[in-house]
Amino acid sequence: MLSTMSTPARATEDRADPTSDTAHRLLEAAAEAFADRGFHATTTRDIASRAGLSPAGVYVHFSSKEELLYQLSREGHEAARDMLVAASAGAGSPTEALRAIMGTFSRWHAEHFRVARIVQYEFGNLTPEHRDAVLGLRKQIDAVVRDVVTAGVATGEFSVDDVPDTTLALMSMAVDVARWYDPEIKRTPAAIGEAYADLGIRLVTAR
Amino acid sequence: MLSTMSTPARATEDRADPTSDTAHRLLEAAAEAFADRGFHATTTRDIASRAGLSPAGVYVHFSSKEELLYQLSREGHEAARDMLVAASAGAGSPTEALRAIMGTFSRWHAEHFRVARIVQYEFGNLTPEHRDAVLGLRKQIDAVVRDVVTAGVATGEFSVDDVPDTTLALMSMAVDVARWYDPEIKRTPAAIGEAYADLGIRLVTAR
DNA sequence: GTCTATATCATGATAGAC
DNA sequence: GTCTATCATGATATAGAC
Repeated sequence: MLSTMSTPARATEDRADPTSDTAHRLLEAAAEAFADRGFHATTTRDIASRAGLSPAGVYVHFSSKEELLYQLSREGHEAARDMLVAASAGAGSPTEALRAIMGTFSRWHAEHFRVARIVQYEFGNLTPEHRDAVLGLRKQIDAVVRDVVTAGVATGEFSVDDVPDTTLALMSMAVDVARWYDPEIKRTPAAIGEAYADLGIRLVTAR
Repeated sequence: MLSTMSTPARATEDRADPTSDTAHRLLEAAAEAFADRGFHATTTRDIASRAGLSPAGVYVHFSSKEELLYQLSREGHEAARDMLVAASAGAGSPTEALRAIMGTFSRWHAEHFRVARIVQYEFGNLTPEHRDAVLGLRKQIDAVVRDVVTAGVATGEFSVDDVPDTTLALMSMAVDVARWYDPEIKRTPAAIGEAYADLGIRLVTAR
């Protein structure tokens, strides 16, 4: 988010870089590598070469391999949370909100399946401090969904046996998209989102 | 399954070992380590010491660390498949079958969450040959569930938008149990199984 | 079948020139 | 800020005694 602005603005370059340049390339390289092979199977040499740097070049921008993981995990969690908050806030009813949440969340897990895998499966490779920070974001994400389910039960739109358990099952469906999604398949992220919005409604509706 | 019988039967020992002895201890040690820390983060030294062996002792029983992973992954997939086949075969209707399948499958992912994590998340660390072998088992597992959903649609008990997509979502809920389950939590595997049997029925039932 | 000892190599990270 | 060179460590796997 905050650009370091260590280089002067380039009038001749019309493509703006979202974060300061090579650091951003390194994050993208690390995201690909971590998602494809896992944190521990990824070497700093691999990350460096994918970003076009020497092995030592990484450490100018990040103090460790775990620091790269943390940045990706934190940004990924924040993006997911912000999307869910927006989806929930823009809805006129719990039913609409749940459809928006499930559609958005599952679509995100398909479109950004690399970051999503890091978010979901590499949590345990963070340092204890970083784990704590991310845990706070996870609680926020859970709360957004749980509040919608609670609201729907209150209005009578939903009927569930247990709110926290149902919330977890809803998130499980969306989260698991990142495990099986493959960009080669025919289903588009948008279609997945629509299907999971329907499935989410079914889960909170007794026949 | 097949005991090597390299040691004579011990009349004084009343506890029978399912597989030949230390090999079994090594598999259990590897299962714990792989599930807790992941395949690549686990060292052969770690596995050996958990099994009470020296680092070299592993290689008498398994030719490589990946061989341990393959044994665990294959046995885990086979166990899951056999359970689903039995659950499906013992049911009198698609509704009963789906309840049995979802209850069994999600309960298994809780009770055996260590093996389940290896099954679900370490697939990519198998050699290409072993991946192919396991892929065959995965297709069998998918077919069991898909057939039940198809049968339920045929009898009119179920109403789904798309059979393969719904099958996948059903499995996602159960599979994801292995990700969040923690033996410390209050919910028992049996309670999880019951809850997910209900949720599975909701997914195939339109209001 | 298990051990001690070790070969061989890759890893994360650093030093210091440019 | 990037490089080349390298350190220190720890990895998988093997050799050979017992």
